[in-house]
Amino acid sequence: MATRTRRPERREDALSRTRIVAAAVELLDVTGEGGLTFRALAAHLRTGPGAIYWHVANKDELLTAGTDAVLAGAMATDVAGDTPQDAIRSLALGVFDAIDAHPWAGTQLTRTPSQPSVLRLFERIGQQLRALDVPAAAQFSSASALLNYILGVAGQNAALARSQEPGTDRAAVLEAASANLDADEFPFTRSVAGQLRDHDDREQFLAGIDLVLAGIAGLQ
Amino acid sequence: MATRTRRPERREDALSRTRIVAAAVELLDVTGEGGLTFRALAAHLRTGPGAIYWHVANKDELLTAGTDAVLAGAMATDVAGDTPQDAIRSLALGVFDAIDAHPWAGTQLTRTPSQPSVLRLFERIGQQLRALDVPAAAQFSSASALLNYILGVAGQNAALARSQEPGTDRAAVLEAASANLDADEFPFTRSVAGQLRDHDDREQFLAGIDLVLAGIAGLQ
DNA sequence: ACCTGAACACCGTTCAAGT
DNA sequence: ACCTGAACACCGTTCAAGT
Repeated sequence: MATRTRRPERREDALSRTRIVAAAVELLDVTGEGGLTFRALAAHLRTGPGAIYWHVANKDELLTAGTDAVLAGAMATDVAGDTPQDAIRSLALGVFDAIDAHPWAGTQLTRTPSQPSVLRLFERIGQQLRALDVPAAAQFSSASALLNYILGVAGQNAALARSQEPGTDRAAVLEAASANLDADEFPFTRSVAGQLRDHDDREQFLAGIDLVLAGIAGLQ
Repeated sequence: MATRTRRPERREDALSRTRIVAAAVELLDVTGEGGLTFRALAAHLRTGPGAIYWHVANKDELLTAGTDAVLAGAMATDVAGDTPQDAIRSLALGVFDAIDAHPWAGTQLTRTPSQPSVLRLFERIGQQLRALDVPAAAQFSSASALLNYILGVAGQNAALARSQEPGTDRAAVLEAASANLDADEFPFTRSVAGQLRDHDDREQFLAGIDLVLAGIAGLQ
């Protein structure tokens, strides 16, 4: 009879950091930011809350790891054949789409300083700016500007998702809200509200990226 | 004897929405985002937690009102004599400084959709873009881009403040962190980390605004 | 009308005890 | 080494009872 490995058989339902994080992401996606509690997560994993703490330090680590898992795809985007601008656009869109699918990750992205996914995004943006021959002295602030814009959108999308039932027509809600604004105090907002009807969040997001890229191009 | 007004004498320590919000701001400034609890606030106001609920619906309303109070100054900035670009710069700097002094407000700004201060900021930016003769079709996305950039910075500053003792040298901490990064995976971040030493957050923030403004100018 | 403070229904986290 | 689940120290919010 062949010798069996000494390592204990891995039961299907054995706990592990990976399984815990995956379950947390699932819970967050289904129940929203408020739905992730150690009790609910433990119930989902058919164990007690204490068991989770053997694999994960605390709730913040859970959220950080979940956000990282969700952004891994966007961060791995292959941009080898693209122009630097297109590479930045597709990185940014990858992040946008990931947040769109998992709005709670947008909150976490803007909440935790040096969230690993943010650092990796900054790095990837910076590499493209080098390829663009952005002057060395302007590389840092240019990468920061792009990053901050992306994080700002991520945060706003997360806030909007938090306040509305999934599947709500955001534009319609925003448009209705702006119709109630005082015309004297909010002339611009009201004048622009009509554009919400047939506006595409994703295109709008890209238009902002392009504005920053145009500014960067102007640096020579 | 002159008739006294029927309105009861306003005791110095009578509760009111204004006093509650002011106390909340004070508590947030001193103890940070985690320090605002209804019990602590009630103790500060020498009353019970229930009393606060007579004047304020819930914690979120308290945070929204506090953020609004803190940003009122920045929003009221007089920009009458400025060029549109300078007006946008000074509005943005006003927000930056307010968040710098009250980092918890940066979190709230990015957390609540249609936080009133955000709406007013969007409006004021938009009015300047009109003055700049930005094409009508581009006004909305241009104002959004500026707003999102500002909110992104606000969020990051709040996150950084949350993670550090007040008064910590942020640049030094970031620089130390980046020195620990793998050189092969983070060449850009490491190359740029040196600039952190003598970089000014405020200038860096403005550089980003200028990048977007340059992009907007390029729209014709 | 406004305030009081105990009570309710939760949290995140810890830890003795088990296997 | 890993899991269990009761217990601790909090929360936000409600509400009967007071003035």
